[in-house]
Amino acid sequence: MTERYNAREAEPRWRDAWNKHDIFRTDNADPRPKYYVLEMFPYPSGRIHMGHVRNYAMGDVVARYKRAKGFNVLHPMGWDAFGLPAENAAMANKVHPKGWTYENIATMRGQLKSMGLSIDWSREIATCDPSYYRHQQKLFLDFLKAGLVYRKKSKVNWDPVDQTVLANEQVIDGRGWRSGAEVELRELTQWFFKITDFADELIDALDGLDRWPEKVRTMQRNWIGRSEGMLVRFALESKAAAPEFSEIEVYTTRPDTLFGASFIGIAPDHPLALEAARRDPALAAFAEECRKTGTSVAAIETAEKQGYDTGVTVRHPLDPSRTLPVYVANFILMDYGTGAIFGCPAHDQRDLDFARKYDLPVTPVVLPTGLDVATFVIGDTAYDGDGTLVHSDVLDGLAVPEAKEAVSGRLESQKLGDRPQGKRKVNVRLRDWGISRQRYWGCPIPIIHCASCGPVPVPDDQLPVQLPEDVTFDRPGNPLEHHPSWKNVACPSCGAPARRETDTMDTFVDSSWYFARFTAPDCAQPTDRSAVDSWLPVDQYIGGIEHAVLHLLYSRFFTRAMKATGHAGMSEPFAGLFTQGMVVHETYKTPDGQWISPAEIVVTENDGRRQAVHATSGEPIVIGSIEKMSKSKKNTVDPTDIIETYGADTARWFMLSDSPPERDVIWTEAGVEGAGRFAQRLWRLVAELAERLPESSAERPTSFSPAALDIRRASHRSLAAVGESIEGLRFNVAVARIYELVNAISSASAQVRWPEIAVSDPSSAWAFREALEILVRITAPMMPHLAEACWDKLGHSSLVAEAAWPQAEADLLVADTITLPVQVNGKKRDELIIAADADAATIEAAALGLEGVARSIEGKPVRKVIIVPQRIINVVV
RNA sequence: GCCCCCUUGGCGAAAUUGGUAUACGCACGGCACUUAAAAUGCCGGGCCGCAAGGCGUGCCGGUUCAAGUCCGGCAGGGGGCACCA
Repeated sequence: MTERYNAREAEPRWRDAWNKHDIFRTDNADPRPKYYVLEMFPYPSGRIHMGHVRNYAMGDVVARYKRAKGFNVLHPMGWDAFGLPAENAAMANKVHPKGWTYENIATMRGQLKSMGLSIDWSREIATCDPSYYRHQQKLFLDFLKAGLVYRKKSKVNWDPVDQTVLANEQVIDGRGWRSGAEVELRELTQWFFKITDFADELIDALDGLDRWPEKVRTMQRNWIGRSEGMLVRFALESKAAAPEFSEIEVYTTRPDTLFGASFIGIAPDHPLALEAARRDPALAAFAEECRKTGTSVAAIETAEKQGYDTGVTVRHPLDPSRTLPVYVANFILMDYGTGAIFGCPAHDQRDLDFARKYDLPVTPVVLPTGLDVATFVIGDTAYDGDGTLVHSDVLDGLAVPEAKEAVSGRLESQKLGDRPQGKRKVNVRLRDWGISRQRYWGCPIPIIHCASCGPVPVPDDQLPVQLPEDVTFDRPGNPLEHHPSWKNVACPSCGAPARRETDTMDTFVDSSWYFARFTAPDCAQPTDRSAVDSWLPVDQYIGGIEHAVLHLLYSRFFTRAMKATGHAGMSEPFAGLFTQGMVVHETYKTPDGQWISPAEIVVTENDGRRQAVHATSGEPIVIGSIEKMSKSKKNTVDPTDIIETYGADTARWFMLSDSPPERDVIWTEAGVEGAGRFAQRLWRLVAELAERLPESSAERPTSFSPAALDIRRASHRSLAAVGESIEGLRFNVAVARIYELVNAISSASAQVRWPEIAVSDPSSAWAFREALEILVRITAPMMPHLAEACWDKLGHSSLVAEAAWPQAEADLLVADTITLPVQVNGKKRDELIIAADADAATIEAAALGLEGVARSIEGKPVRKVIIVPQRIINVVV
């Protein structure tokens, strides 16, 4: 009787064996082809959660598989260690952010190690370490030199809870991405990265990222928001209200509808509006009112279109006999286009709403195909579809694209003053990335502000600008502002007393290049060009979808900026991206509505009805919906508890089984237990057969018995299928194929008379051993510790983690006789067992001779027989 | 409002990309082993029907010798963007 596999005792031993031989250390000089697999590094919040287990289990399968396939694999780990939670902890618990962070790192590193990940820990980095962020400061300064960083005063998103500025990407539905607080607009001077310089490239290169999910590419495309249109200048006609202006420039994507224009709309902050407001107190009051309207979703949806007639009029560029009034309107954004539009009410809903309110003309100029000009009228809904131009002078009869072209051409050749009146222009929605954060626990921006020299870069030899450790968190705001001495320094340029920049960088900067730093983590420069150029792009990046337009867009920008400043040679950081699903769990509530943890309750099932009670008090518990694991809903399961109870392999196996990796996986007790049972079953199968099999020294037989061939076909098919599944990141399918192989070996073994088989059919014995070796080898990426124990049991003195992936033998992947389903008129009626290489005529004759086929043909003439080789036969009558 | 994705047994899902629908697992039922339990092993199962057979991948229609897979429409669920001119 084989003893149960004791994961708790065995797993640490195998990890020691890996460590002793240092087998996961990666050498940059290794000549084998490279493979860089990376999972998004964790924020050191305290303890790892199941989402981490899933993420890192997937990455580890790929890393171990690629290693077995002969690649030089880079699989590093680090810590996204700056950020607000450390400061919040400092305030709440009177600890220092640094101490808090490093303690968390120590805990989480231990937890990750207990998972048995094949990580090169010698490359570990923490972004809060000066040895990392000094290079980030260097990059910042090089970007500044290259014109990719600038400083400007602008309206920014202010998070009143976190007391800091947020980038546009970090505002979700008008609320801070972390705090959930409604964001306010404030005017501040901020540092910006010129991500818009790369807007075209960032959008165009998405087409080449064919190993990224289409969904993420679409999201980035929409976020960058490119639109092709034109700038059109309108000459002022009646300009008493704004005498300093002679024209207004608008942006439009519909130059074709220019004849339908009935007003000009400008933003309340448009220079012309500001000028007019100086002369008109009522307009000033109106503009002020517009600014007060919130930017939240609710505010925007309920806000009515409002305008104020400035009294200014402009001349229509294509019809000099017409003038248009200029309105200040609350729905025009100053920071998109030129902050001015021409309103064409018939073909834009917003303009229509506005025109109806202020009684402006509504002239349809695009007629939907099939309708009559005489009867086509616009009611409450603008028409924004295609059609034929009407009421448009020379454009009449043209289709929309032709009309666009005609107007563009004409306005480009028509002069207003000495310049063309119109200009084609591609606009993007993307804004530059504001990175200044008014927080302590982040990378200091290496700038010194001097009264006479302005902002001066910190000289290279003074880097890093280190965070002072003696800071206090007893009042709100940025501790760096309150520090008694840190910010007072001499100007590096003139030596006069000056002041350090006290803002720190957005923590998304830290994660925008860590993947490059991993390639040479000890380099004295930010990157080692030969290392970064040979390792990047990351071959397979794995992480959550929540970073689709945050981290993943910033990193694409950063890589380009690094290329522009000579720190890297490529544009794209991640060649392959995989976004995994979440780990979700049932929620539970006490009768008085309090969330309660699954650890505190017992769930029973009777006749399909599940009931929950409190584990100690026995009071009934309400079973709620299935939600993402979160502390607030208390539906978390601690990975360490699971690893201690079942072992890391079982936790990993369960995370990889059943659910496709891109979908959410439901964590259930029953599921883990099932995974644990499989681990025991695999161990038992290998251990028992290993004892029955003769010594492994036997030579490969020159011929195989039919029984041996059956076993070999099963194992080689599984070998091929598991390899393909892992390559396609279809871990659930790989798991299913392994189950099949275990089932096949078990049932084959049950039909064998042990130990006579070794003598009566040595080729079968050999095939059994081969099958076990394949089984253990293909299971090793998922359950690495157990696989080592099995490998050992099979008599190996080496580690399976270092064993090569076997090559599946092609002739074992095809059978010599096959079973073909035979359909009559598309319905399956019989099966034909026939030689795999039989020719079509033989197959047809044999199929028509089948009893089930003859019965359903009922003597009717056969019209056609379709034979799909190796697949199916369809008889048409 | 615009864009995208998903829908297959009691449940998680698979289906060589147009070729035997439901592999594999979970849960369930039966049996064996056991004093008993646990553990383990074996057997079972889409639905209707005694059977022959019929019907079955959210719903309606189409293309095809053949549709879970392709096309058109609809419903339900999820996600992204959103006063972006």
